Amino acid sequence: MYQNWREEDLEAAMTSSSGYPRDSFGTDALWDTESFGRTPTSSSGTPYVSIPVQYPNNNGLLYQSQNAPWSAQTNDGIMDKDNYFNENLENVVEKERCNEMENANPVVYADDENTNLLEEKSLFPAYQSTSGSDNFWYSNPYKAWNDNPITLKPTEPMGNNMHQLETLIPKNIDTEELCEKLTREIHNYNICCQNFAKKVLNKHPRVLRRMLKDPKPWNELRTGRLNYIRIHNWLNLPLEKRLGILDMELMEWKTGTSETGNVDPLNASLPDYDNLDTNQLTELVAQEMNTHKISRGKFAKNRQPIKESQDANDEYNHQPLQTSTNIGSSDDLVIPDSLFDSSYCDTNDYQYENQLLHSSTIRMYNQQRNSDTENSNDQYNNQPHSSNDQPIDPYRQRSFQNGADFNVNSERRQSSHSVDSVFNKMARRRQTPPGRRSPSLDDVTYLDNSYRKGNDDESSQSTSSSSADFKAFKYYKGLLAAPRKIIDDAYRRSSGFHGTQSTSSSGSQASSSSSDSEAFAYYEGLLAAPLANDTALDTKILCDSILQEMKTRYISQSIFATRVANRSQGTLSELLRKPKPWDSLKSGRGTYVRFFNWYQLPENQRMEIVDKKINWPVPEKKEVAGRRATEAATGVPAKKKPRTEFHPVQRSALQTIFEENPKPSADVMAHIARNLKLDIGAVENFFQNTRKRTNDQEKCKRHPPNDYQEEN
DNA sequence: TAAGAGTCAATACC
DNA sequence: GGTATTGACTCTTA
Repeated sequence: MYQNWREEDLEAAMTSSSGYPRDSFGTDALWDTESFGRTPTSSSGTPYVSIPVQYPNNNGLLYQSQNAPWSAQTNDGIMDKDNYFNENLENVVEKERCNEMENANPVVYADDENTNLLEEKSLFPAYQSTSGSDNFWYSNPYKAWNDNPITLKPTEPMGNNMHQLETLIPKNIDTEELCEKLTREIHNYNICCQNFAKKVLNKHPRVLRRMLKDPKPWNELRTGRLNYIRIHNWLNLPLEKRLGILDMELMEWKTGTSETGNVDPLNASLPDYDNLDTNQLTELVAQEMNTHKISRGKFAKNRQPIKESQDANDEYNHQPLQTSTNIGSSDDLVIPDSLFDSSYCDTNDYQYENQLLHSSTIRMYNQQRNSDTENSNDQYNNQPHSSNDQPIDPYRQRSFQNGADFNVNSERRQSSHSVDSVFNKMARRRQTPPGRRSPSLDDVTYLDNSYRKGNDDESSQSTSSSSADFKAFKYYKGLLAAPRKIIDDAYRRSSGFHGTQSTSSSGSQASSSSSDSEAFAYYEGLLAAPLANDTALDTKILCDSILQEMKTRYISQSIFATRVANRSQGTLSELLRKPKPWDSLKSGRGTYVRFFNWYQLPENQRMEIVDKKINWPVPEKKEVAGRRATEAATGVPAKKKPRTEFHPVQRSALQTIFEENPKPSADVMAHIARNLKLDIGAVENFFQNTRKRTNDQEKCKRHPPNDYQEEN
């Protein structure tokens, strides 16, 4: 519906007595450079300017477009000069005049570089005030665009794990404390320095050793902050993510045997499911395999159920923020393995590394964190930690594809006791009556807080990964090892959800149950959790990662918008594709925090939130106070104004005017509305929206570089 | 009070 | 059917 636009109006608007296509206000003046700077009351005799738009000066250099009438938008696009003259003028004199105009005014647009150039050449600023308060350039807020040249650095390729560690940008880091913390972590958990340097920093181990030995104060760092940021973010990630980045896994999950012999949850009895509906179960398993692209061969040949179960989900659980075609793999890292051959290190490096690492040793978990595993029978739980003991090692190098790393199997077997405790504990949890906390929202909240805020508690720092992390990780891994329906029911019972009806996968629920409501509240709590102070998100990387994840997992914008973002699909589209830098966001940060929180969740939770088959309760819409008030006052539902659809000519005219004056006065807008036969409100909206969107576009380009220059 | 920021939601587009 | 665009609207801020 074109508002008040008739064919005859269009015709009149497009034709003028002077031969130029008429501007959209029914005048010729817009095209007449000689009228620049004159007001409608000018008595100079030159063509009357019906729209009091003023121009900076007569050099016309900045805004070539208004000097070239053939550049006007037509229904078919932009008209070129020859066509213009052929179709409309056939006027040699005018053609000559226009050619002169063009030659005199080379195509130079108002970008930063060229503005400087222009200023030098013309000896006065292109947006210099001429005279009078009605010169909009005098107060043009958009001139700031020209005042602050923007140099955009090319974005770092995003195909590796590093970006997961660069999404959060802390304002300040105590580098000394950070390095101490990392040293403890490396030492206690026997992390391979080379591996860490490669996977977390993408650097030679020498760089890491230098940092750990002699950390530079944050404020003195100019080019090396990124390394500290990566370490900081890595330390604050949940254990699961840390493992994924290092391409390591909890040793317990790989162990095939144990002294107690009950480490296989797939073979463990499930008391609550003595009478399993095998048909339904088979259907569910098939569905799950299909959803997660688990091959039948892999599923059938599962001789190491836990390992396979985990592997099947590795692509989710260990995925980097930015994914390449090889999702979750670290093989796409920039530095080839050959560069990290130990022979590459000099002797001193090697010795120093040996002080930090005991790389060939797999140690047993006997630290205090195990005291909360509720297994008082675990003979290893409370053993003192001496240099000869083997502390628990949640970080164990995952087997490489080339088959290396298999010479430690015997040591793995020794380490299996904590596995027993894990599964014993889990088995007990499955039998825990509702209301028993295992693990509850508190656990996960604590987990969240733990990795968001960092752990200031010294005792916890010694191991970095909090007991909540560890428990949660074990729990989630346990969930991944069992069929979905069983998981869901067990999960809901154990975590305090009172409903008994599974909501997932069956797809048969037409309406949301009370357990859905509780689950929804649970997830809402996770998604809405605020970030710690002094942390910033790299919204660009985050959004790219989310988009990649959505594409990979076939998550539609609609479902993501409703479930995760709590926004409309259109808003989500714009937020993801045109993210504004963190610093320029105000109340809009919350939506990005939700993205981040979702991305940080374990895969099964992440996917459950966006599972179409689950009928989550629809979140309450934001109340529209104004309309509500109107409705209350009048008793009649307030009607939203029908959407105006501008005719191309109207839009073209509005855009042209906007380029000249993004912020016209109310009088000018009324004038424009009259001439374009538009509603004044529509014109106001146009300028408001266009200003905002132009501004947003500029902000979008100004993402601060997150790729601090590398040290080496 | 005007402008900015954030958003909804209709609709164009693919 | 999913995504992008954009006019209209509300709330916040200066």
